[in-house]
Amino acid sequence: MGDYNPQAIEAKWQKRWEENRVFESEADVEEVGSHQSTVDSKKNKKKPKYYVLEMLPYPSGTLHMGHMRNYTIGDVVARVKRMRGFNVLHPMGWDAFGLPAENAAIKNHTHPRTWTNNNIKEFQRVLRRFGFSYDWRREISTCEPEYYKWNQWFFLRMLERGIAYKKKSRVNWCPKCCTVLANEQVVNGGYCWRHEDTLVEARDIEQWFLKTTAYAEQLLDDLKTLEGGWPDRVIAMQRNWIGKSVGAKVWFEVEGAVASLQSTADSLKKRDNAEAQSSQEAEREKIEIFTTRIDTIYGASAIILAPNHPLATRLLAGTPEQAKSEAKLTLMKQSSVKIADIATAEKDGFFTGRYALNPFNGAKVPIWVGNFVLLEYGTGAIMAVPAHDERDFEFAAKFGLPKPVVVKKVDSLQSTAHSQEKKDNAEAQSSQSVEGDYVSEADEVFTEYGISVNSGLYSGLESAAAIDLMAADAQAKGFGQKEVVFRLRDWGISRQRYWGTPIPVIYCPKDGMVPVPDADLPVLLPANPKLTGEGESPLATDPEFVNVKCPKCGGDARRETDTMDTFVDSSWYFYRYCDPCNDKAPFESAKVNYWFPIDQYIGGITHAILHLLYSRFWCKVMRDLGMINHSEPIQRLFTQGMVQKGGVAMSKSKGNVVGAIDMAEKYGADTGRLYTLFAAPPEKDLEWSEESIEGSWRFLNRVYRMIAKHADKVRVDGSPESGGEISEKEKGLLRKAHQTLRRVTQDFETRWHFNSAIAQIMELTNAIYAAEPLDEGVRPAVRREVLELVTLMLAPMTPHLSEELWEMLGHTNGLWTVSWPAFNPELAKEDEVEMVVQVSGRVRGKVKVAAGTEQEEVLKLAQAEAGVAGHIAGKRIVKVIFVKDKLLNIVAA
RNA sequence: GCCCGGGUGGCGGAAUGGCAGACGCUGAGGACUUAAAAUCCUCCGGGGAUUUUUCCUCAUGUGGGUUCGACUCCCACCCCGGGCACCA
Repeated sequence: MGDYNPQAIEAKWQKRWEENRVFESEADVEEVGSHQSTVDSKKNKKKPKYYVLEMLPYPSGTLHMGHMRNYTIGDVVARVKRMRGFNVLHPMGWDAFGLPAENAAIKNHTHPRTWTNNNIKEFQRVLRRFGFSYDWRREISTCEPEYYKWNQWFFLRMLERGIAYKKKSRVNWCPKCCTVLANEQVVNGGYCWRHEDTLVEARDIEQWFLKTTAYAEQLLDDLKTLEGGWPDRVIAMQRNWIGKSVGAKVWFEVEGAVASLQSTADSLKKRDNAEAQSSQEAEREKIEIFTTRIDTIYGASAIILAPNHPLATRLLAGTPEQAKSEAKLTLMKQSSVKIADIATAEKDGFFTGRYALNPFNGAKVPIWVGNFVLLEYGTGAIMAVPAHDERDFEFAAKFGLPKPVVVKKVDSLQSTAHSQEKKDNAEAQSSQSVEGDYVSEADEVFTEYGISVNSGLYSGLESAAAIDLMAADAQAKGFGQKEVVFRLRDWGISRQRYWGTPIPVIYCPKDGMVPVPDADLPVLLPANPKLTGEGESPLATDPEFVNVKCPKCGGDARRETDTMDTFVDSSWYFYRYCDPCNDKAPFESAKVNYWFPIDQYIGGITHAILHLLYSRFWCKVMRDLGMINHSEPIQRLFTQGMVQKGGVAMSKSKGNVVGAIDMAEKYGADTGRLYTLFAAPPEKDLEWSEESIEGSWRFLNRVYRMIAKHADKVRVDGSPESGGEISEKEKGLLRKAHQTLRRVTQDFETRWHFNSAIAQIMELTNAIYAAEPLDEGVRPAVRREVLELVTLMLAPMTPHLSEELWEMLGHTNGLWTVSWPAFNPELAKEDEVEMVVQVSGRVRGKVKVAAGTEQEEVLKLAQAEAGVAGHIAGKRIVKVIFVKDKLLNIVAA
């Protein structure tokens, strides 16, 4: 017998798997013979389907053990499911468009396509070296026209429905990427997700958006259906990101009836409607505010506008301090260019010189401009209620605004009925129906719900009830309405770079914006652009690309020169795996409806919002297009921990990567796979340790030696099946083996505790070693059964080694034809058990009894135990707790 | 500030209300060997008593609680990691 030689074994079996097309999924729809696509070659034998997927990689840099951990987890799941009789779809592809390719190409004077395709080749080589069970026929690469054509097709469908639209807006610009970023790509309060040391700048640029906000409510609601299948924290992060606030809009009239000349601003449209309802008065300027606490409106001591609110400039006109105010406003607008600064800046603001009228009580409220009010959120204007909002409190404190109290803590009302507070507001507390002539000044902020006070008719109401009633009243009287506001913004997808999907739109001087007709898709990326990495879109410098005839009138026109965010590519790629060669449509619905939703998706937590939110959005759009029959693409999500070295995640820039290929060359793929599964539970971060890898390597050698030693004598094709009585030694081995099988099955199927599954198998291996010499008292058939169980249980994790061992045991069929072994509860049963004896909950002894022994018998034995007897001597037995085969607890006093 | 995780030996980690520390790593000792590597075996949380054996006791971030019994459930707090954050 030779030594364990992973290099030889792994190459041998990878070749066999490929020859036998072991990992190709079976047909996805009923065989009708009409499907030409090459992926339908195998017959579906009515197995249940299982779609397991790891997030597709961006092919750049080195493929390191961090990637490998991700793919190993997915591969174990895929292999277990195949052994359990599922028709498994387990594909792989490349997220091949993107900025790093373009930057690398500029640096190395090559083409992004060359750079990308070389990386893909290398990635393929490494993944194949690890023996992952992918259906390579379905491989996709998002930078190929066959793929990105459908990005364009989807874009056109969204354009038709108004989901894709273009607008000029303030966007995030990364000076290093030289392109616009989506809100989701701005991290750590204002930094670029690619350049974490680079502040994002605000720029006003015209760009394309996808209306994710149209699905805000659904994206939020459907999170409920993901509970249990997705990690709580991912759901929480998405919920947070969508940020739903239920509240109300209220219109405050501006005192002095400033004529509104034009009402172009979006926020003023609703006002017109409302005014139409009660149109006795002349046109009055009104300010629309949003609040979640309409119940505090009697405590409003100012209206504060965002500096760039459209009304701000207009209101300043004609005020005594106009010139001075305008200067301040200009200054304030400039100072908020950097998004990161907004969050940390000190509160600043100024009084405009004008007043608004509180529609609830007619109170005159000064109108201010404040730097902390965001135009993008709500209506860009707020009412300041200093007593009940921390920011307003701070602002009021700085500028000397009053802080009237309008909500009282529930407790304080009840408890102060008797206590004598020495403040001058004693009457206020003694009654719940205080009227508005009394105002107390807050000395600290109270933001919780309570009981309304000093709020006219609404005094005495609980906050929740007050909010409902006041919003309803505002609506009825025409100066407000209930309103739901989301934090989520539309997804800006325009990128001023080359290596992405061209946006299929043409601008004609006569016909305006004209979509590229479907028949003209794909709009191909020009082959040899000038790439500088600076300034404008590279596509704009290519006259052949830019100059085009208008599809409508045939006249001269220009193409859109921006490309799409690469997150578009990854938003629907997993659908394409179901029908990768389709040239008539992105996919055939029947195929997708067979495989979807994805049963198990596995990837890093980094994509908790970006990719996973966009994918959910895309799914809902496709559903509304009638292409698919489900609303959520991913049923279960697993976020694996990172592989770290020296406490930080492996990355090229940190210089701490352990290359996957190096690992495979030194120890073999199976050891690498086993180690990443054994070293930590899959959801936790894993600290790379060279010493621990040695342990996994030793274990596989130990298994190999153990089976090699016995294989010849127990081969399935050679050994005689001896009859006769089963020996105690045999019983013990079979018992341990089946107990292990029970737990390993459970760990694989329900808990994903691969580390403890491996520990169990190690224990079994140790037990077999301890039973040596096996030739004595263990018949070949029993020996074989135990050794086969070890082989089969390891198979999903160390597939090459297991195939080799399986063959050594005399099998010629290949493990891929073998089902997961059946657990035999009879064999796992213990004859004799060691029971713990406790006295008052503390362990005082142990007794060995036959399994199933009843309480009375155990109690008798326990009382005879020296340790136990000592602790119950002279005491009365109050109670006896008995758990069969496990424990006896004598409660003595 | 809000929302998620997490806190167990020298280390990675086990333990689905029932013997805390499985399994592995490191370390120590032994066997084999001329020697080394490999392999195999034994020991390895703290304190105390007894010193061949065993027993007692403390211990799962801290403090309470529920329970015959708590790493596990409940309450409060501390610390670490992550996400969001003038979002009205």
